[in-house]
Amino acid sequence: MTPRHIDLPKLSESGCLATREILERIGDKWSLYVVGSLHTGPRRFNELRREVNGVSQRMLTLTLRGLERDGLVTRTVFHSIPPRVEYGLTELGRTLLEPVAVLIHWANNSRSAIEMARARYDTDKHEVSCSTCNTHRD
Amino acid sequence: MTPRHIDLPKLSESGCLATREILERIGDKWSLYVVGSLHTGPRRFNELRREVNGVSQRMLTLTLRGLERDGLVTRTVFHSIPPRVEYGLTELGRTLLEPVAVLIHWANNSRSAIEMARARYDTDKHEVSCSTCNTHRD
DNA sequence: CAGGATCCCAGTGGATACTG
DNA sequence: CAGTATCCACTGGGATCCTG
Repeated sequence: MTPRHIDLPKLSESGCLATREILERIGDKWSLYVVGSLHTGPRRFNELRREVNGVSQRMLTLTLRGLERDGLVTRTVFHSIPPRVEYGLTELGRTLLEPVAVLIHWANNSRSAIEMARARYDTDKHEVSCSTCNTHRD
Repeated sequence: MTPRHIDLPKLSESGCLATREILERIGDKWSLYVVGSLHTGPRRFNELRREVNGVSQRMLTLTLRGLERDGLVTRTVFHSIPPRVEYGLTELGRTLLEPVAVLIHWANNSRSAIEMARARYDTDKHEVSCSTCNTHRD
């Protein structure tokens, strides 16, 4: 487990910028929930609003617009009365599910470790540093 | 390519919450750059500051503290004069590189598609909707 | 039903100045 | 060198009200 050198293509240059754009796309407060909901099929606006617990109408709209603009989500309008709008994942949007799934696995596997680390950090005043100085602790 | 059903463990429940926490961890403005820099080995504070282009001292500090608190980064203090502090990835931090790498690949592969989608969205007033109404366009 | 328009607040992050 | 402290601007996001 944990090979020493992962293939990180140019994380420190342009690739990183691209990645941060992605993270800002799916890293905002709601995109992931929306994509998660859409994963199992298209939804109407208020369906999403109910499924994505806690989202405001404003943020749902903004989130969907953003995802639509980036070609991850389709928006289909039916000019019926009452109006009906359906949102669904595009091909591109579906490909996003793969990296997200990997991330979710990592999150689930690491959650306890992270929580423990946090607890330790908050308890131990992490003021230890090296005892003899000039020597690595570890 | 693009299998229809990805393994998305409970994206809509707790797994999603955990994932959002992760996204907030690495999805902030600098964490990914820092982890990316640290990927090739430990760094001193000002080394990081130089490598992570554009980061302010304040944000670098906050980012490193956060990563340290979550057990992703180690901080080793040498009480020499001048003071010397080295940051490096922990085991846990290294495991994060895997999902991040997947995400970076997706980002790089999808970037042009996303940019095209954006351009189209901004040009076409995306005011098309269905032409005959009540029928899916697709 | 689907959302646009407003108002407002809290948190994020930048700039600058100071310290051990 | 490696920070801490302060002040401030910007924006993400919630609440509320209004419209086609």
